[in-house]
Amino acid sequence: MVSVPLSVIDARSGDKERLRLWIRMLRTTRIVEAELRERLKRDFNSTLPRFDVMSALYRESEGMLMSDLSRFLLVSNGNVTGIIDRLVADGYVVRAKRDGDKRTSVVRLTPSGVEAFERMAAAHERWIAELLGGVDTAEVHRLSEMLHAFRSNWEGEH
Amino acid sequence: MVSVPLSVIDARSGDKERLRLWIRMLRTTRIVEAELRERLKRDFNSTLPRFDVMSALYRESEGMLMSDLSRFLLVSNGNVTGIIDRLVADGYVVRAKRDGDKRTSVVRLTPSGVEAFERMAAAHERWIAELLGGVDTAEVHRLSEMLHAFRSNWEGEH
DNA sequence: GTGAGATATTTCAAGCCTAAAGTATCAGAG
DNA sequence: CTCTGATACTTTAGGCTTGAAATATCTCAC
Repeated sequence: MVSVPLSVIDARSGDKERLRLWIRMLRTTRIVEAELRERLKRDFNSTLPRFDVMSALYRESEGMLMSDLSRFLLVSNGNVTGIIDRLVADGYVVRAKRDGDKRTSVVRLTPSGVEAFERMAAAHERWIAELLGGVDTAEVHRLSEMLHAFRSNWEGEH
Repeated sequence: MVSVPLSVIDARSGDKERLRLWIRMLRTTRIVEAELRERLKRDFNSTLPRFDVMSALYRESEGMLMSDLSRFLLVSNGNVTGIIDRLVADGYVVRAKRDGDKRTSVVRLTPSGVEAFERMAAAHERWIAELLGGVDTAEVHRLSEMLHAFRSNWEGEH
C-alpha cells in the first residue's frame, strides 16, 4: 500500500524543477541585462531604466501621466520621478501641465528624445537578435507563448 | 525573381520574435522578483541580494572569498562589500583572515546565519512553487533545459 | 632584495529602487 | 460651501548597483 498519492509525489518533484527553472531564468535574464546595460552605457551613455521609460513614451506620442508610466513599467512612483528628472535635464523629455487637473503632469519625448530613442532602439533590436541568436527560432516562439500565458494567468489573479 | 533569399527573411522575422521573447522574459522575471522581494521583506525583513549571498555561502560551508562571491553572483566587487557589511552587522556572516594571503578575507555564515537562511530558503521554495504553479510541469522541464542550453552556449563564448 | 605589474578588496560618486511620509489637488456627501 | 477621503505626484531614508579610483598585498624577474 502506498501512503502518499502519486499525484502528490509528482507535484513535489515538479516543485524542485520549478525552483531550478526560476534560478535559471533569473540568471539568464541577468546575463542579458548586464550585457545590454554595458552596451547602452558604452554607445549611448544611457541606462536600461531610461531606455524603458523612453520606449514607453515613444509608443504614446501624446504623452503619459507619471502614474501610467509607473504602472506600465512595474516600478514605484518615486522611481519614475527621478528617471524623468534626469531625462528632462538632458532635454529628452518635457513635463506639461495640460488638462484641468492640476495634480497631474503629462510627460512626453521631445524631438531630440525621439531621435535619440530611435537610434537606441535600432541598436537594441540588433543586440537582442545577436544575444538570443543561439536560441532556435522554433523554440523562441514556444517559449514566448509560454511566458505570455504565464503573465496572462498572473494578471488574471492579481 | 526574389531579391532577398528566404533564409534572410526567416532570420529577420525570427529576430522580431526574439525581441518579443526578451521583453516577456524580462517582465515575467520582474513580476516574480517583485513578489519575492515583498515577501522576504515582510516575513524576514530581508532582501533578495542578501538571500542570494547567504544562499551561496550556505552551499560553501568552508566560506568563500569576496571575489568568488562576486563572480558567482554576477555582481561587482564593491557591491558584495556592501551586502556583506550589512550581513556582518546583523551577525549572520563573519569575515576571517585565515590563510597566508593578507589581501583576501574568507566570509562564511555564522550559526545564526545558517539558521536564518534555512528558514528563508524553505519559504522561498514554497513561494516559487506557488508563483510558478501555473506553468505546466512538462513545460517547466522543457523551459528549464532551454535556458540551461542558452547559458552553456553563452559561457562557451564568453 | 627590489621594483613592476598583477590580484583582492574597499571606497566613492552617481544612478536605480522601494516603502512611507508629505504636499497639493480633486470629487463628492452633506 | 466645506469637510473628508481619494488621487497624483514628490521627497526622503535606506539599500542595491556599477565602474573607476584608491589601498594593500603578492609574485616574480632581475
